Amino acid sequence: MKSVAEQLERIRRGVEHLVPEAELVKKLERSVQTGKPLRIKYGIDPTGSDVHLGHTVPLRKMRLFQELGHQAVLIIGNYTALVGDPSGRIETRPRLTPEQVAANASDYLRQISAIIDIDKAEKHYNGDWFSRMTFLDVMALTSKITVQRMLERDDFTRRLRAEPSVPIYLHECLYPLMQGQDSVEIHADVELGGSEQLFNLMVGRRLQEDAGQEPQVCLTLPILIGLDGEQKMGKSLGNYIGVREPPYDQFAKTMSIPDGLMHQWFTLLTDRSPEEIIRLTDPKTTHPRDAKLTLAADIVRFYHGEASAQEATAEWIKRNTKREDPSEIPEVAISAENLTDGKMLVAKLLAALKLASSNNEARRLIQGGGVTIGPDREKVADVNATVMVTSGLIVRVGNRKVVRVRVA
RNA sequence: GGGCAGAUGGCUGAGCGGCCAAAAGCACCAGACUGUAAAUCUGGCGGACUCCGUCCUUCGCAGGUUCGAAUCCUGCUCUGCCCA
Repeated sequence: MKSVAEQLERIRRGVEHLVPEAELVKKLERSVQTGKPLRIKYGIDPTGSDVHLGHTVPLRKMRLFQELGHQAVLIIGNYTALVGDPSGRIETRPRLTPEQVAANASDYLRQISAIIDIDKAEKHYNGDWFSRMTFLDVMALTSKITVQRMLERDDFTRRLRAEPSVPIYLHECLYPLMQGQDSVEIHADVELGGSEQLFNLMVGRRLQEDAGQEPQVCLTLPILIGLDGEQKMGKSLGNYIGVREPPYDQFAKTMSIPDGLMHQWFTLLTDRSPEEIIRLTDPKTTHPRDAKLTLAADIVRFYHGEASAQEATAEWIKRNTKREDPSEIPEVAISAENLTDGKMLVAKLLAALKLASSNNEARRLIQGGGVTIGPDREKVADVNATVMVTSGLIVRVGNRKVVRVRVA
């Protein structure tokens, strides 16, 4: 096991809050002395979504702890999922059946196995203990925290102050307690989470102390900003990169992030040293495009390997710098019934190829000058233009969407 | 339990009973520029068609009043605020 100082340095990298750091030092010292690994807790939510890079930030920290010889403990929040969390509230989340939760959880674990060593991690379903609690137990739990403290939370305060205020459901106040109870149940030494989790993590400390345990250290990581460069990466915002996405998609999406975001992404998503990151993100020493190529390749390499990273880089340069068509153009079938004398209205062709969502949309794209056809990229200028449609015809909308027609 | 206010297109948010497919901003799409970054500028942004026009479906849900309703009335659902 590595020295305390060395561990601490690596643990600190990129973290937002580490409270209290002194306690972590103490725990690490004891761990080094006794050879007993620390128990590192991380909670996951089996609602069944794609794992994206935002999720990987705390997971990468977990990976580090594993490398340092500590014990990963994953809490699968199946009980929460069964109850159904309305916090999004726009669409009432469907209640999940136990089977769905189990399926989601295993799917989730499969996805994050790209980041941490799943086999060496302990896995616990929090329904194991919550399903056994009586109402009296719940009362006892809720009596450990005051309404005032609960309302201290940023997001609750914001929801109260908003005009008109956004509802806060009572059971939402229970989640921090549930999460805290998880820490008690598994005797966590450290809990990881995004920075918005700090409050919940702190509740865990309180409950552990109350249960006579040594309280956990709370370690939060910054929220990863999404592709738009402004909001947190999230599925609902559509500004994310999924860990299961194909190499080229991951690559191209990374290339589209604002320059200013590179520093954060390098720090939170790669293992590059702080010095190197400074060099890469300083336009005086590195062309921003080259830095971004490096970043994109780093990300693809992590999930798909070196060969894929190189291929994706080459493909991206081919398509964007050289502005050539992709190496592999998706083929879409068109029924011959759509043709009259082998011809078809370009606008209808676009809609049929799903390059436009409707005929009107297709007409607009043509009017906007975004449609080109054939190897010479001939621009379609007339909204009512027709083309001879034969298999192999190439149709483009903008520079990104390219399709090869197959007449069937 | 009582009183008041509100529910509009992906989001925010305007909408005198007719001129509203519904202002504006954001987001998004296409074009110019470029490093397919950002910023900026231009056009677009419910659907269909014989597409500078015609028709169809939209403003929480269900009815109603009107020649005519997103705009008025009734009931319902949901939410906020205040009082208890």
